[in-house]
Amino acid sequence: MAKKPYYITTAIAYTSGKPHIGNTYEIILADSIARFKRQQGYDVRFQTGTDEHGQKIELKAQEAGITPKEFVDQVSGEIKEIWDLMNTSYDKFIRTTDADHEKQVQKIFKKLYEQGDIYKGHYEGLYCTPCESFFTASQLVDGKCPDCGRPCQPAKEEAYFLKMSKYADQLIAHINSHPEFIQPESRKNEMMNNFLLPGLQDLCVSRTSFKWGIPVDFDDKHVVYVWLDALTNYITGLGFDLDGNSDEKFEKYWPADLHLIGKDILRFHTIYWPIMLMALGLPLPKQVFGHPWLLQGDGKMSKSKGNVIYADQLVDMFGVDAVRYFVLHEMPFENDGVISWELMIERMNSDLANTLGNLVNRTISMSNKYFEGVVTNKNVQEPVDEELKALTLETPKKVAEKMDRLRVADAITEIFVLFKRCNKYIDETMPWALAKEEDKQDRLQTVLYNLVESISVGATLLEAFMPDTSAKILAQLHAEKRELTDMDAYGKYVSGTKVVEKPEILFQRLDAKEIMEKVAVIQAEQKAAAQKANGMEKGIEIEAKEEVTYEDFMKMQFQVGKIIACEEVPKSKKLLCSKVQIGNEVKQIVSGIKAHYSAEEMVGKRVMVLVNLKPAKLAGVLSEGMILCAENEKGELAIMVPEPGKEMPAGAEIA
RNA sequence: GGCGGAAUAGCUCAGUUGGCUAGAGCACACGGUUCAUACCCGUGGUGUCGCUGGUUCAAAUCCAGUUUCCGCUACCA
Repeated sequence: MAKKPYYITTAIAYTSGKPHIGNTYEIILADSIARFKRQQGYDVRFQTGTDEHGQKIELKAQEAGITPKEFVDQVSGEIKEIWDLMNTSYDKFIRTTDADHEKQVQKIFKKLYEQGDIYKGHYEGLYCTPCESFFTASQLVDGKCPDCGRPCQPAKEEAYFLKMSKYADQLIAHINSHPEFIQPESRKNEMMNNFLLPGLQDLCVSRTSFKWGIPVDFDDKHVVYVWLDALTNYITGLGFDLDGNSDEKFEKYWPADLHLIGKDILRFHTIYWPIMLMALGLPLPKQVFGHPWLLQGDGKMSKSKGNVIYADQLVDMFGVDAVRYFVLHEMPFENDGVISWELMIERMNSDLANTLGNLVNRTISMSNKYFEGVVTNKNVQEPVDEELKALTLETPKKVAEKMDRLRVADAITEIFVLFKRCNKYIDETMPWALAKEEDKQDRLQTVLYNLVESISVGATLLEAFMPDTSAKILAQLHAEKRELTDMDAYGKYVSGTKVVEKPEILFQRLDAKEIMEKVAVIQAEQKAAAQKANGMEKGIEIEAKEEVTYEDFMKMQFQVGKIIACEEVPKSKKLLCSKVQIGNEVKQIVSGIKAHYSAEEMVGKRVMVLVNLKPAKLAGVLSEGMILCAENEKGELAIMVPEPGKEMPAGAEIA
């Protein structure tokens, strides 16, 4: 019987920079689904890739002094390396700069134009270059881009638009009759209420303001704008051809079973993409899942904070499968998940090292200790075994059920429930006690057999999520490769098999303190690099004071003062006493600056003064204000003066 | 402003259509055990289930109001 096809895709990653762990989550999630479907016997095609056009990339390349193509070659390569590092089993890595993709996009654009679904109009508004977005005047915040806060330029651009209204009703009907189409379901309402029901605006599908894109072949001022270019990767990657010469892969795998994407681009995948497909007369994907985000525990990830976590750093610290476990396990279905170093260390130690690693280790050790590693089913069963057996048989079904509903985190949890049950079983049966009794040897063999059988099942189920670990466990047990369908009965582990002599440690326990010290180093490096990139110098940090209100601030009066006389305060080590002209008055101010300034050099300086500070006596001398100074790490002082060249009169207010 | 969601143990979260003394994992404490990676197993919670009312024999669950947070979205200074 021919295997059923299953086509799963991730969004293609934008090649503007190295992806962090939040962006790497998606490919790992997709991989676990793809692997599980393969295990279930589907003929899986798993596609990912990179989205490589756009003005932002054009600019970045320019900054780097290389061509856009050189730039995207590099970044796309980096992304692919990370995907490979994470051991993801994609079948196709598409790039939107691939020649066959570009050719099809041009054909599609032309066809939609010819059939009237694309028309020429123009776009008017304020344009933010880095965001590549138009805004209306009212959308701007303080006259600046609402997304990035940078200035926008007025711009008018001729552009092609894709008509949305024509297919809107058809799409609404489809969404209503296919409740599984948009996942999670709460997102369906957002799409309906915000876009479909109020009426769709036509989508801009071309740009003239930059060149780095696929040219519109019948109008070379224009390049195809992002969505028509990016979304079509799902069919061009299968060898789709508009003229009917599509590859057999397209016939076999389209429509896709699942587009796995971030929740931020759900609108494009559930509205614009289906409408494009309708316009092309192609069937719609069966399901689109907008997954939540993986966030950093201590606030949003940002390079300047130094808290961006990259997959390769995590792999260095924990290993590939541990990282896969973290991201899959911490990600709930609907809400954003949180990841932090502390949390990962906790999971590593308690779930991976203690529960799983130690279980495999102790089981293999006992087999060797008591029976030279030979695991035999003597079939001396006791009632206590029933619960373990039942759970072992149930777990594959539970995992499959969770996976069907894309509850990947829950699926993994089910497997770990089984491992925990195995640990409990050891305590219940106490193999070390059985070992001491001559007549219990067969029972002991049976207990160990049951353990190995249950662990084999758990390890097999783990394959989709932690492929290396799964393989390692099965190898140590010398278990035969088994299919998911071979789990319908208990006891398929081949009796009489000899397990490995020395168990290998699967996950090493980590010392939280040690790891956090390493993390601090990484974060400091990252922060320094970000500052350098932003043209910042190495700054010093001081403890933040409580926030003050504008009124608090306005209570203080700052003015420019001119020092007309200055002398040392007798018997004091640090103090200078200055006569300062402020307006038409003279105040006497004592300052602790003798170590840095002499009385003579103070005379004639214009300084900034806090004028209404309550007078106080310092070393017996009255001081009626404060001269403002800056202080560095070494405690060296510099008097704050108005900008040289702009002579401010004594008394000028500072605010 | 509109639509939607969330608020439950120190932390992360489960709690199906109202019905058990409100649960799990982690952390913490104590006990047991020794095959094992100082591991595993067991026991331990006076949590106003955001707040206030209401419906009901019965409300974490339903209704109304309210506060805070979040998502999507629109717009006005």
